[in-house]
Amino acid sequence: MKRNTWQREAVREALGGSEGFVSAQALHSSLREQGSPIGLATVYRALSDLATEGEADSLQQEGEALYRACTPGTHHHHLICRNCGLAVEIEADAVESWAKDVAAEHGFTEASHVVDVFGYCAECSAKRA
Amino acid sequence: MKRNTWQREAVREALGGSEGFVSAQALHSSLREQGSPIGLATVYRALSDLATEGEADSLQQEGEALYRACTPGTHHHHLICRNCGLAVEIEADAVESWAKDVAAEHGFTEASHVVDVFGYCAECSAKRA
DNA sequence: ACGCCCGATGATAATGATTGTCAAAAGCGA
DNA sequence: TCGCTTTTGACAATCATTATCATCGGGCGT
Repeated sequence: MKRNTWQREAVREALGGSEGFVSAQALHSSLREQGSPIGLATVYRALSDLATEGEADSLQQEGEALYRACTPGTHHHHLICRNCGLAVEIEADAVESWAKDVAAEHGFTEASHVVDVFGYCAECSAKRA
Repeated sequence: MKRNTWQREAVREALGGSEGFVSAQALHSSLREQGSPIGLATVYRALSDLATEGEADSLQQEGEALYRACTPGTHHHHLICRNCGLAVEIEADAVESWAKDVAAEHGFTEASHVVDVFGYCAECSAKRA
Protein backbone atom coordinates (compact mmCIF):
# COMPACT_ATOMS: atom_id res chain seq x y z
CA MET A 1 0.00 0.00 0.00
CA LYS A 2 1.25 3.49 -0.81
CA ARG A 3 1.11 6.06 1.93
CA ASN A 4 0.75 9.81 1.87
CA THR A 5 3.50 11.48 3.83
CA TRP A 6 4.35 15.14 4.11
CA GLN A 7 7.87 14.31 2.88
CA ARG A 8 6.67 12.96 -0.43
CA GLU A 9 4.46 15.98 -0.84
CA ALA A 10 7.37 18.30 -0.02
CA VAL A 11 9.53 16.74 -2.70
CA ARG A 12 6.76 16.88 -5.26
CA GLU A 13 6.19 20.53 -4.45
CA ALA A 14 9.84 21.52 -4.45
CA LEU A 15 10.25 19.82 -7.79
CA GLY A 16 7.25 21.54 -9.27
CA GLY A 17 8.42 24.88 -7.98
CA SER A 18 11.83 24.77 -9.60
CA GLU A 19 12.40 26.24 -13.02
CA GLY A 20 14.59 23.62 -14.61
CA PHE A 21 16.19 20.29 -13.91
CA VAL A 22 17.49 19.82 -10.38
CA SER A 23 19.80 17.28 -8.84
CA ALA A 24 18.69 15.19 -5.90
CA GLN A 25 21.38 16.75 -3.75
CA ALA A 26 20.35 20.28 -4.70
CA LEU A 27 16.72 19.55 -3.97
CA HIS A 28 17.66 18.16 -0.60
CA SER A 29 19.72 21.20 0.39
CA SER A 30 16.98 23.47 -0.82
CA LEU A 31 14.41 21.70 1.33
CA ARG A 32 16.73 21.79 4.31
CA GLU A 33 17.23 25.53 3.91
CA GLN A 34 13.48 25.96 4.01
CA GLY A 35 13.46 24.28 7.37
CA SER A 36 12.44 20.79 6.32
CA PRO A 37 14.25 18.14 8.35
CA ILE A 38 13.79 15.70 5.48
CA GLY A 39 16.47 13.06 4.98
CA LEU A 40 18.65 12.71 1.93
CA ALA A 41 17.75 9.08 1.38
CA THR A 42 14.09 10.00 1.40
CA VAL A 43 14.58 12.60 -1.30
CA TYR A 44 16.28 10.01 -3.46
CA ARG A 45 13.48 7.53 -2.86
CA ALA A 46 10.77 10.09 -3.55
CA LEU A 47 12.42 11.24 -6.76
CA SER A 48 12.93 7.71 -7.93
CA ASP A 49 9.26 6.99 -7.25
CA LEU A 50 8.07 10.10 -9.05
CA ALA A 51 10.19 9.19 -12.05
CA THR A 52 8.81 5.66 -12.08
CA GLU A 53 5.23 6.87 -11.86
CA GLY A 54 5.79 9.25 -14.75
CA GLU A 55 5.37 12.43 -12.73
CA ALA A 56 8.96 13.45 -13.30
CA ASP A 57 11.55 13.15 -16.03
CA SER A 58 15.12 12.32 -15.30
CA LEU A 59 18.31 12.63 -17.25
CA GLN A 60 21.98 12.01 -16.55
CA GLN A 61 24.50 14.77 -16.87
CA GLU A 62 28.09 14.66 -15.74
CA GLY A 63 27.53 11.73 -13.44
CA GLU A 64 24.58 13.33 -11.72
CA ALA A 65 20.92 12.44 -12.07
CA LEU A 66 18.74 15.46 -12.72
CA TYR A 67 14.97 15.55 -12.25
CA ARG A 68 12.13 17.76 -13.35
CA ALA A 69 8.39 17.65 -12.78
CA CYS A 70 6.49 17.27 -16.02
CA THR A 71 3.11 16.53 -17.48
CA PRO A 72 2.37 12.94 -16.57
CA GLY A 73 1.71 10.25 -19.12
CA THR A 74 3.06 12.03 -22.15
CA HIS A 75 6.19 11.26 -24.05
CA HIS A 76 8.30 14.29 -24.82
CA HIS A 77 11.81 15.67 -24.78
CA HIS A 78 13.56 18.70 -23.39
CA LEU A 79 15.37 21.80 -24.44
CA ILE A 80 17.66 22.63 -21.55
CA CYS A 81 19.68 25.71 -20.68
CA ARG A 82 23.26 24.79 -19.84
CA ASN A 83 23.56 27.79 -17.57
CA CYS A 84 20.38 28.16 -15.54
CA GLY A 85 18.81 24.75 -16.03
CA LEU A 86 15.63 26.14 -17.54
CA ALA A 87 13.83 23.34 -19.34
CA VAL A 88 11.25 23.55 -22.08
CA GLU A 89 9.22 20.53 -23.06
CA ILE A 90 9.29 19.91 -26.77
CA GLU A 91 7.34 17.68 -29.09
CA ALA A 92 9.32 15.62 -31.51
CA ASP A 93 7.04 13.46 -33.60
CA ALA A 94 9.49 13.59 -36.47
CA VAL A 95 12.24 12.27 -34.25
CA GLU A 96 10.00 9.61 -32.77
CA SER A 97 9.30 8.03 -36.11
CA TRP A 98 12.85 8.55 -37.30
CA ALA A 99 14.18 6.64 -34.31
CA LYS A 100 11.76 3.81 -34.90
CA ASP A 101 12.66 3.59 -38.57
CA VAL A 102 16.39 3.61 -38.02
CA ALA A 103 16.12 0.92 -35.38
CA ALA A 104 13.98 -1.31 -37.57
CA GLU A 105 16.32 -0.75 -40.49
CA HIS A 106 19.17 -2.29 -38.53
CA GLY A 107 17.13 -5.14 -37.11
CA PHE A 108 16.83 -3.62 -33.66
CA THR A 109 13.70 -4.24 -31.61
CA GLU A 110 12.10 -2.59 -28.61
CA ALA A 111 13.69 0.71 -29.50
CA SER A 112 13.70 3.53 -27.02
CA HIS A 113 15.65 6.71 -27.34
CA VAL A 114 17.32 9.56 -25.54
CA VAL A 115 16.90 12.95 -27.17
CA ASP A 116 17.84 16.14 -25.41
CA VAL A 117 18.90 19.49 -26.75
CA PHE A 118 21.22 21.73 -24.76
CA GLY A 119 22.00 25.36 -25.30
CA TYR A 120 21.86 28.78 -23.68
CA CYS A 121 18.39 30.20 -23.24
CA ALA A 122 17.59 33.70 -24.49
CA GLU A 123 18.18 35.24 -21.09
CA CYS A 124 21.50 33.56 -20.43
CA SER A 125 22.64 34.24 -23.99
CA ALA A 126 22.08 37.93 -23.38
CA LYS A 127 23.96 37.86 -20.09
CA ARG A 128 26.97 36.20 -21.67
CA ALA A 129 27.30 38.77 -24.41
CA MET B 1 53.77 18.40 -25.91
CA LYS B 2 51.96 15.07 -26.25
CA ARG B 3 53.89 11.88 -25.87
CA ASN B 4 53.46 8.46 -27.37
CA THR B 5 53.35 5.78 -24.76
CA TRP B 6 52.53 2.12 -25.13
CA GLN B 7 49.77 2.56 -22.57
CA ARG B 8 47.92 5.10 -24.66
CA GLU B 9 48.33 2.85 -27.67
CA ALA B 10 47.06 -0.13 -25.72
CA VAL B 11 43.92 1.70 -24.71
CA ARG B 12 43.31 2.93 -28.23
CA GLU B 13 43.73 -0.59 -29.55
CA ALA B 14 41.56 -2.24 -26.93
CA LEU B 15 38.86 0.31 -27.62
CA GLY B 16 39.03 -0.21 -31.35
CA GLY B 17 38.91 -3.97 -30.92
CA SER B 18 35.73 -4.03 -28.89
CA GLU B 19 32.37 -4.44 -30.55
CA GLY B 20 30.27 -1.96 -28.68
CA PHE B 21 30.50 0.61 -25.94
CA VAL B 22 32.74 -0.33 -23.03
CA SER B 23 33.14 1.07 -19.55
CA ALA B 24 36.50 2.29 -18.32
CA GLN B 25 36.54 -0.40 -15.65
CA ALA B 26 35.75 -3.15 -18.15
CA LEU B 27 38.47 -1.95 -20.49
CA HIS B 28 40.93 -1.95 -17.64
CA SER B 29 40.10 -5.50 -16.53
CA SER B 30 40.26 -6.64 -20.10
CA LEU B 31 43.73 -5.17 -20.54
CA ARG B 32 44.89 -6.68 -17.29
CA GLU B 33 43.68 -10.12 -18.37
CA GLN B 34 45.76 -9.76 -21.51
CA GLY B 35 48.82 -9.29 -19.32
CA SER B 36 49.06 -5.50 -19.46
CA PRO B 37 50.16 -4.05 -16.12
CA ILE B 38 48.42 -0.80 -17.00
CA GLY B 39 46.96 1.25 -14.17
CA LEU B 40 43.31 2.09 -13.74
CA ALA B 41 43.90 5.81 -13.46
CA THR B 42 45.82 5.70 -16.72
CA VAL B 43 42.94 4.06 -18.53
CA TYR B 44 40.62 6.81 -17.31
CA ARG B 45 43.07 9.48 -18.42
CA ALA B 46 43.60 7.88 -21.82
CA LEU B 47 39.87 7.51 -22.45
CA SER B 48 39.20 11.05 -21.42
CA ASP B 49 41.93 12.24 -23.78
CA LEU B 50 40.63 10.18 -26.68
CA ALA B 51 37.16 11.53 -26.12
CA THR B 52 38.47 15.10 -26.04
CA GLU B 53 40.43 14.62 -29.23
CA GLY B 54 37.40 13.22 -30.99
CA GLU B 55 38.79 9.71 -31.45
CA ALA B 56 36.16 8.24 -29.17
CA ASP B 57 32.55 8.85 -28.31
CA SER B 58 31.30 8.70 -24.78
CA LEU B 59 27.88 8.41 -23.26
CA GLN B 60 26.53 8.03 -19.74
CA GLN B 61 24.40 5.09 -18.80
CA GLU B 62 23.34 4.11 -15.31
CA GLY B 63 26.01 6.16 -13.65
CA GLU B 64 28.80 4.69 -15.74
CA ALA B 65 30.69 6.37 -18.54
CA LEU B 66 30.86 4.22 -21.66
CA TYR B 67 33.32 4.73 -24.50
CA ARG B 68 33.65 3.61 -28.07
CA ALA B 69 36.19 4.26 -30.79
CA CYS B 70 34.69 6.02 -33.78
CA THR B 71 35.59 7.75 -36.98
CA PRO B 72 37.33 10.98 -35.99
CA GLY B 73 36.06 14.35 -36.94
CA THR B 74 32.56 13.38 -37.94
CA HIS B 75 29.38 14.12 -36.08
CA HIS B 76 27.06 11.17 -35.72
CA HIS B 77 24.92 9.24 -33.30
CA HIS B 78 24.56 5.67 -32.18
CA LEU B 79 22.15 2.78 -32.21
CA ILE B 80 23.06 0.68 -29.21
CA CYS B 81 22.13 -2.83 -28.13
CA ARG B 82 20.98 -2.86 -24.53
CA ASN B 83 22.14 -6.43 -24.13
CA CYS B 84 25.50 -6.87 -25.85
CA GLY B 85 26.55 -3.25 -26.25
CA LEU B 86 26.87 -3.49 -30.02
CA ALA B 87 26.89 0.01 -31.45
CA VAL B 88 26.07 1.14 -34.96
CA GLU B 89 26.95 4.62 -36.12
CA ILE B 90 24.00 6.38 -37.69
CA GLU B 91 23.59 9.54 -39.70
CA ALA B 92 20.87 11.89 -38.64
CA ASP B 93 20.83 14.96 -40.79
CA ALA B 94 17.10 15.33 -40.26
CA VAL B 95 17.59 15.36 -36.52
CA GLU B 96 20.52 17.75 -36.74
CA SER B 97 18.48 20.42 -38.45
CA TRP B 98 15.43 19.68 -36.32
CA ALA B 99 17.45 20.27 -33.17
CA LYS B 100 18.84 23.51 -34.52
CA ASP B 101 15.38 24.73 -35.52
CA VAL B 102 13.74 23.90 -32.23
CA ALA B 103 16.51 25.61 -30.29
CA ALA B 104 16.32 28.76 -32.39
CA GLU B 105 12.54 28.77 -32.11
CA HIS B 106 12.82 29.08 -28.35
CA GLY B 107 15.61 31.62 -28.38
CA PHE B 108 18.31 29.15 -27.44
CA THR B 109 21.82 29.61 -28.78
CA GLU B 110 24.87 27.38 -29.12
CA ALA B 111 22.68 24.33 -29.33
CA SER B 112 24.18 20.90 -28.99
CA HIS B 113 22.26 17.71 -28.57
CA VAL B 114 22.28 14.20 -27.28
CA VAL B 115 20.60 11.64 -29.48
CA ASP B 116 20.97 7.93 -28.86
CA VAL B 117 18.71 5.05 -29.74
CA PHE B 118 18.64 1.94 -27.60
CA GLY B 119 17.15 -1.44 -28.41
CA TYR B 120 17.96 -5.10 -28.81
CA CYS B 121 20.00 -5.97 -31.87
CA ALA B 122 18.81 -8.68 -34.25
CA GLU B 123 20.98 -11.31 -32.59
CA CYS B 124 19.96 -10.52 -29.03
CA SER B 125 16.31 -10.21 -30.06
CA ALA B 126 16.48 -13.75 -31.39
CA LYS B 127 18.11 -15.07 -28.24
CA ARG B 128 15.46 -13.52 -26.02
CA ALA B 129 12.58 -15.10 -27.91
C1' DA C 1 -11.09 7.19 19.30
C1' DC C 2 -7.59 3.22 19.94
C1' DG C 3 -4.29 0.02 18.80
C1' DC C 4 -1.70 -2.55 15.74
C1' DC C 5 0.78 -3.73 11.59
C1' DC C 6 3.59 -2.59 7.94
C1' DG C 7 5.39 0.59 4.92
C1' DA C 8 8.14 4.97 5.30
C1' DT C 9 11.77 7.48 7.26
C1' DG C 10 16.48 8.99 8.30
C1' DA C 11 21.19 8.63 10.35
C1' DT C 12 24.89 6.30 8.97
C1' DA C 13 27.67 2.96 6.70
C1' DA C 14 28.67 0.88 2.38
C1' DT C 15 29.40 0.90 -2.43
C1' DG C 16 31.19 1.98 -6.90
C1' DA C 17 32.86 5.06 -10.26
C1' DT C 18 35.87 8.62 -10.93
C1' DT C 19 39.54 12.09 -9.78
C1' DG C 20 43.52 13.97 -7.10
C1' DT C 21 48.23 13.26 -5.25
C1' DC C 22 52.92 12.67 -5.69
C1' DA C 23 57.11 10.10 -6.11
C1' DA C 24 59.16 7.23 -9.48
C1' DA C 25 59.62 6.06 -14.34
C1' DA C 26 59.83 6.85 -19.00
C1' DG C 27 59.73 10.17 -23.56
C1' DC C 28 61.98 13.43 -26.47
C1' DG C 29 64.90 17.21 -27.89
C1' DA C 30 69.62 18.76 -27.49
C1' DT D 1 73.68 10.22 -23.41
C1' DC D 2 71.67 14.24 -20.29
C1' DG D 3 68.23 16.59 -18.39
C1' DC D 4 63.86 18.49 -18.33
C1' DT D 5 58.93 17.45 -18.40
C1' DT D 6 55.22 14.69 -19.02
C1' DT D 7 53.13 10.41 -17.83
C1' DT D 8 52.41 6.74 -15.03
C1' DG D 9 50.45 4.07 -11.22
C1' DA D 10 49.47 2.88 -6.38
C1' DC D 11 46.68 4.76 -3.20
C1' DA D 12 43.84 8.01 -0.91
C1' DA D 13 40.08 11.12 -1.47
C1' DT D 14 35.68 12.52 -3.27
C1' DC D 15 31.09 12.34 -4.99
C1' DA D 16 26.59 10.62 -5.92
C1' DT D 17 23.86 7.00 -4.85
C1' DT D 18 22.15 2.76 -2.40
C1' DA D 19 21.74 -0.46 1.49
C1' DT D 20 20.95 -1.16 6.39
C1' DC D 21 18.14 -1.18 10.19
C1' DA D 22 16.07 0.64 14.25
C1' DT D 23 12.38 3.69 14.85
C1' DC D 24 8.26 6.27 13.58
C1' DG D 25 3.66 7.12 12.25
C1' DG D 26 -0.38 6.40 8.64
C1' DG D 27 -4.50 4.54 8.32
C1' DC D 28 -7.46 0.41 8.54
C1' DG D 29 -10.12 -2.58 11.48
C1' DT D 30 -12.37 -2.50 15.61
